Parts: sequence; structure tokens; C-alpha cells
Amino acid sequence: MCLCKCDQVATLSTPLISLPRHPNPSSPTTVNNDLRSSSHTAVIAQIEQCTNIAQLKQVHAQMLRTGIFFDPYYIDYARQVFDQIPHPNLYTWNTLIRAYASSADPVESIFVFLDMLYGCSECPNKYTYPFVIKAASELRALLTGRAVHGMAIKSSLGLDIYILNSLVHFYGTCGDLDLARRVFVKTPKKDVVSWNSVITVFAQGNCPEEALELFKEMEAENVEPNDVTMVGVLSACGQKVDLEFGRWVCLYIARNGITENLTLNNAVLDMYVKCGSVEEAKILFDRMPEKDIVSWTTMLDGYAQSGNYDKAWRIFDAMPSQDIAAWNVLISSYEQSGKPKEALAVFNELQKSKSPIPDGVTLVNTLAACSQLGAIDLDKALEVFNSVESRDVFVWSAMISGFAMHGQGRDALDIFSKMLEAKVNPNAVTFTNLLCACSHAGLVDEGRMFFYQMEPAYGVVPGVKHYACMVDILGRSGNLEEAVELIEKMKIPPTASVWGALLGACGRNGSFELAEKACSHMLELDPRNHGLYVLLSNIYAKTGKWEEVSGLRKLVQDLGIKKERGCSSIEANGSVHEFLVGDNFHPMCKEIYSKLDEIAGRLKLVGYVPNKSHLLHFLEEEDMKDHALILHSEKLAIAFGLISLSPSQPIQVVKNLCVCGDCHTVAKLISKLYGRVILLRDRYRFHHFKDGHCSCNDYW
DNA sequence: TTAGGGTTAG
Repeated sequence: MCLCKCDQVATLSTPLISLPRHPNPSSPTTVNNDLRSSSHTAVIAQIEQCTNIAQLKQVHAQMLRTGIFFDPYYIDYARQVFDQIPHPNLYTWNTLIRAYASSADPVESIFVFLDMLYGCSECPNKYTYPFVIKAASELRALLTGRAVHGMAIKSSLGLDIYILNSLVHFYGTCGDLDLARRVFVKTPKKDVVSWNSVITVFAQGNCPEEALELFKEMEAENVEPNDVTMVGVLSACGQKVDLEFGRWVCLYIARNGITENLTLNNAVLDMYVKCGSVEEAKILFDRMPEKDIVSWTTMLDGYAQSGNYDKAWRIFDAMPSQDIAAWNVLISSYEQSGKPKEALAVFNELQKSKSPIPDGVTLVNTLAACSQLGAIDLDKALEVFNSVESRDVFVWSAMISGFAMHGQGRDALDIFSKMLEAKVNPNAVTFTNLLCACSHAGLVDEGRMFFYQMEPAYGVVPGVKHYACMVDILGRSGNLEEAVELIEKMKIPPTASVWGALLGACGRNGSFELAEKACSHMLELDPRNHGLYVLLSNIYAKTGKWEEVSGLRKLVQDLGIKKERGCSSIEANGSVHEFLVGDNFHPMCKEIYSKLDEIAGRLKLVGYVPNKSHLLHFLEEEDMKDHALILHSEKLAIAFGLISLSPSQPIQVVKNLCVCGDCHTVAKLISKLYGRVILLRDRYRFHHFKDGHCSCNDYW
């Protein structure tokens, strides 16, 4: 990565925004490279002065104690020593394979293993396989790992518990939870590590329910859990946002005498943060006997995610050192909470501070912030992208996502081809973004091709997000039967998002029976999803099932389910203006409503008839004001934009929910009648309105 | 004299 080029990026997107605090330009922990290389020389000199094994062991112990043994520098040194051994024995080969497996360059581990198969007279043994499998896990190299698994079976080592436990971890890490579970089930005498491996991979593979089920099974089998088990269980609680169970786990840890340690405390901290209880996190944080960078970063994340940026910046300042993860937490939380300008401001601060150096995550979030700012800034995103020398898979994927959000499906596909040309292997995120691009641009055949090739050609097992995207692609294009078949064939249980994609398609294509089926599945999985009741209510209303509509309305009231209110914001003359549905609070509301009346008149002249099918019967009747236009927040924002911005300025609106069909039509007409460019970002994507057309080609 | 599982940001 080249800093001077990134500086260019910083200047081209310098945002005029004030953050709660501007960090110090220099980070307290700048690594001094000169010092480091002189220490390398000293250690090597010490090793070379050794005349017997005892002395060598002493140096080794010292290196382990200070942690410098894991400095990549010494692996190269070890390799040089290894290369001078005329006939290394199996033990020596294993040592080198192990060193590479947990190094920054695990692929070397695989290469050494292959060299060993030809260059060593002995066969790989029960020690070799766990190291090689670990390297394959690090690399997410599903095909390589499978081959190694096969070799282990052929060498009659297929039932070794260490090898099986590594394999559970390996398959899980590669996304094949099904296979991970099968290996686990076949493990003859499961020990605590077997259980930990399977619980951990399910927790990390977005299957927290299964992870917790496995934990219960483990208890039933009377296997005593340890601290590592609890880390996995806490991670599952965090993902489920199940604070109550998380608290129970904390009690369980105390009652069962499981030793607290730094990692376990960090996992508890993370659980509290993910469950939204920053207060409990802070109490633990204050009483933790030992804290590391992860503890600080988790706490920082807690405050940032809850929008408490003052406290977040205070934590940031108090941290012993601000590594790139800490910066990334700030950038990503600003970016994800719809504050792309603040995100870019933090990126600028980072650039000014010179250290730490931005990594792939920084660029991903910065690119996302650029794309959030609209079409003009997508060009900036391209500049950021082009200025980065080391593009990892996430940077490429972020760029694909940027194009996907703007409905530029072909551009997304082009970027993907270039990524393959650059020899960067796509991962699960790449395919999610790619499928999303296909969905937004109506590229059905391409979507199908990617979906069915991702596993055989690239070793990426389709996850629930990929299924949801594929169902969406098929549903939107009217291939409802195929979408249903796909859901039925899923190897993993469909989530609410998968059924939601089908439901959306049903709404458009009018298949009410199927919609009811999808709804009942979704209600089981996500009973407090307000949007779902709205959709279901619409479906009942369309089929004239008024009794069901009123029953549903009562249910929603009884359950106390609140909907997310539609809210649009627009920036004009340096400040942000927010509008809610039928809002009367804006100081210029009189002008805005008279502008809307004028718009309504002009739209009527060109034959526009409000499309009331998008009105949400009964459930949203309070939103229905007696106006010529249905006053969704985006219309208010656009009207305000017409009044306040000069004709040459694009009207940029951000909406928290999905844009409705009527607002979409109105925006198209306004862009033509008033000769304005309108950029509307909704929950999922961008719409660029110009000359009466939208960039999404009415396909969203 | 070698072994497997763990927490933060996409």
C-alpha cells in the first residue's frame, strides 16, 4: 500500500465535518524498524554462538517468553537452516510445516508438505496432518483440505481424534457446516476439544441456534465444558442478541468454576456489546484485571455502535495504542449508521496521523462511505480503489458492492472478471455482492451461473445470504416455482431473509397462497418483524380477506410491535434536514406543502394517477393524510430540495426504508418535469432519476 | 523433544 497515493484520496474527499474529537496526529506505538532489525541480528548471533543443545534451548525459551519466536523473520531463518539439512527426518519436516501453518504465509505449509511427500523417506504421521489441515483452514482451501483428509484416511489415520478435531474446525471454517457436523458425529470418542470445535464453527458460521443446541447436547453427555467452550457459547449469544441467555452463561461460568481469563472476559464483553448492554460491558471492563487491545476495541465498538461517539472517542484516546482495528471501528460505525461524511473525516485523520497504515478493512469501509454519498462519489470510490496497490478480496468485493448498490450490474461483473485476472480468489462476501448486483440489475442467467458455480469452481459453499439473493433474483424475474424448489433443496435451514425474498416476489407476482406460506414461516422465525405484518396485511387486503386484516391489526397492537417510521434526509446549504411521513415540523413546511400542491398539479396534467396499491391498508392508515399526494417522507424531502437547491445541484435524499412504487414514479416524473437529477438512496440501493428514467430500470 | 478448539473491525 502506498501512503502518498492514499493522501491523494484524502484530499479529494476532504469532508467539512466536525468530529467529537480530533485524534493526535501521532500514535504512541510507532514500531521502530531499525530497532527491530538490530534485535533480529542480535538473536541470530546468539543462536549461532550456541555450542550445545542446552544453550540453544535457553535462547529458544527466551524467544518464546518475549514472543519474538513468532516474528515472521525467524521463520525465514528457520527455513534457511532447514534447507541446509541434507536429509531432514519426519520430525524436522513436521516442525517446519507447523511453523508455517500458523505464520502469516500458511500456503508455505502446504508447499513444504508437498515437498515432503517427494523428499522424505517416511510417510506423514498423526502429527503432520493436524498442521497441514490447520494451514488449509487458514487458507480456506476447501479442495486442498479435502484431498489431505482423503490421504489421512488412506494412511489409516482417519480415526485419530486430533486429526478429526482439526477437520471439524477446517470444514466449519470453510463454510461447510454440514460436513463439519458429519465429521464430528463420526468422531468415536469425542473429547472436550471435539465439542469446542463443533460449537465454535457453528457459532462463527452464523448458526448460533445450532451452537447452543450443541452446547446443551454436550451438557447432556456430561462432557465438562471449559473456558474455550464458553467463548463459543458467548459468541452465539451475542449473535442471537440474547442478553438473558448471555447473563445466564455468565452465572454458569461462575457456578462451574470455569477459570476467567482475558479471552473469556473479552468474549463476555463482546456478548454484552452485541446485546446492546454497554452499561454491563463497562462494569466488567472496569473490573477486568487485565485488558488487551481487543478489550479496548470491543468497548470502543460498544459506544460507537450505540451512537455515543463522545464516549467512543474518549475510549479511543485512553487506549494504550490505537491500532488499525480501532480506527476501523470508528470508520465502520459512522459508515453503517448513515454518516458517510464522518467516516471519511476519520479516514482523513488516519491519513494525517501516518500510522497505523490503513488495511483492507479501512478501504472497504471507506469505499462503502464513498458509495453512500451517491453517484458523484462513486467516481471517488473508483479513485480510492484505483489508488490502492494491495487489493485484497474484501476491497474487490466492496467495489462490486458499490456497483451493486447503484444497479450497475455489468460494471460489477466487469470488476469481478478483473479480480479473477488479478488472481484474487473470491470468497463468500464476493458472491453475496455479486448476486446482489445481479438481483438489482435483473441479470437472472448470470446470477444463476454464479450461484451454481460458486462451490464447484471456487470452493465457496453457498450460505444463507446467497440463497436469499438467489431466491430474490428468481422471484423478481417471475421464476417463483424455481425459487420454491431452491428453498426446498437448501442444505441449511432457511432464515427469515430467505422467506422474505420469496414473500417480496409473491407480493409483486400476486401469488397469494405462496405468500401466506412464506409469511407463516417468517412469523415463526421473526415474530416481531413489523414489515412482515404490513406485507401480510396487504396480501389479505388484496384478496378481500378483511377479517384476517383486522385480526392481524389487533395482533400487532396486542404484541406491541412498533414499526420503523419512514424517514428521509437531505442535505442543503451545509445542514441536514430530516422528514418523517406527513411531517409538519419543518420551519419551511408551508412552502414545502405548497410546492407539493404545485407538483401534484403538474403531475396531473401529464396524466399521473396516484398508485394507492402501495398504501398499507389498515396498518398505516394513520399515515394517510388528505393530500393530493401520499406524503411519504421522500416526497417531502424532494420538494424541499426543489425549493432550496439551485437547479444545477442534484437532489440527494437518503431514506431508511425501501422506496415505494408511487414515490418512485413521482421522482421519475419530477426529474423530467423540473429537469433535475435526483439521487435517492433507500435501505438497499441507489436510484438515479434523470429525464424521467431511473437507473434501476424500474427493477428493484 | 512435535498435535486439535477461543475474543475485535468487512
